Amino acid sequence: MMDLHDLILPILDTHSGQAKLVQQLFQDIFNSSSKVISFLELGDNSEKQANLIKYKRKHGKNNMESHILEEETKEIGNKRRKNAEHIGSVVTQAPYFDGYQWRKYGQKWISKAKHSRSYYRCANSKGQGCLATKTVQQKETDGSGTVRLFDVDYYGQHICKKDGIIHPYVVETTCHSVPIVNHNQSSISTFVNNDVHGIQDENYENLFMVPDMPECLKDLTDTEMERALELTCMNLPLISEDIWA
DNA sequence: GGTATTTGACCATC
DNA sequence: GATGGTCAAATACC
Repeated sequence: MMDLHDLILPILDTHSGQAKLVQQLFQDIFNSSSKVISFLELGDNSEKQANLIKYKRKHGKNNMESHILEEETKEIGNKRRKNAEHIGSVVTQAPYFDGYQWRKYGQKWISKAKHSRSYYRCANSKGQGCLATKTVQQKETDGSGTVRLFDVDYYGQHICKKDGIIHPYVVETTCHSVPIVNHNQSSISTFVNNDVHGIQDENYENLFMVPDMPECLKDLTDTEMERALELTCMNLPLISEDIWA
């Protein structure tokens, strides 16, 4: 914005009303941006601060430190999960293909949810002691039923050795501390060679089928599909790259 | 027979 | 007591 400001202002007549208007608009933009940035950096602590002020008035300054400690302890105590921190959430069409191998260790029907929630831990949990887990739950659709979306929550950092994480069909993400790699930047051969075990739940059939996949590809066997993808990697014009979008 | 998944039980938290 | 996360025996698959 500063660069744009420096480019535009010299062009205008400094004594004209237009220049003053542009100057004012830039000032407004700068002010708004500063507010947004500081809000994002500090978070909205207004409620917490208001509670602390109330407590200070009621109990005096000397008891403030113990009160703050108590409040922080409460927040930590709210964590229901025993082991790991929440790493991030992803909404995706392919919840099982994220570049890691997972082993299912539980499934539950969650109250008020149409679909069950599945619990996975990293397949390297035994071999390498990796404590990463994730939960997968199908989102409730709008009724059209054309695209199935899944909420995937990740807990705990991977400490096992593995190539970069890939999220090929991510629709939206929140609070990610792990980088999301644009699937266009990852090779399709990586896509094929990731040995993600199959899912037995009937709800997950056709999980890796792209909604608008060309008819000519839908009847291919796994081996034929893999061959087709290999040919694509060799730059043969069999499959257009954009079908994976 | 080895490995992965399913599922009821158990436990922690609310 | 309800809910959600994990465990572990039973089962299925290769």
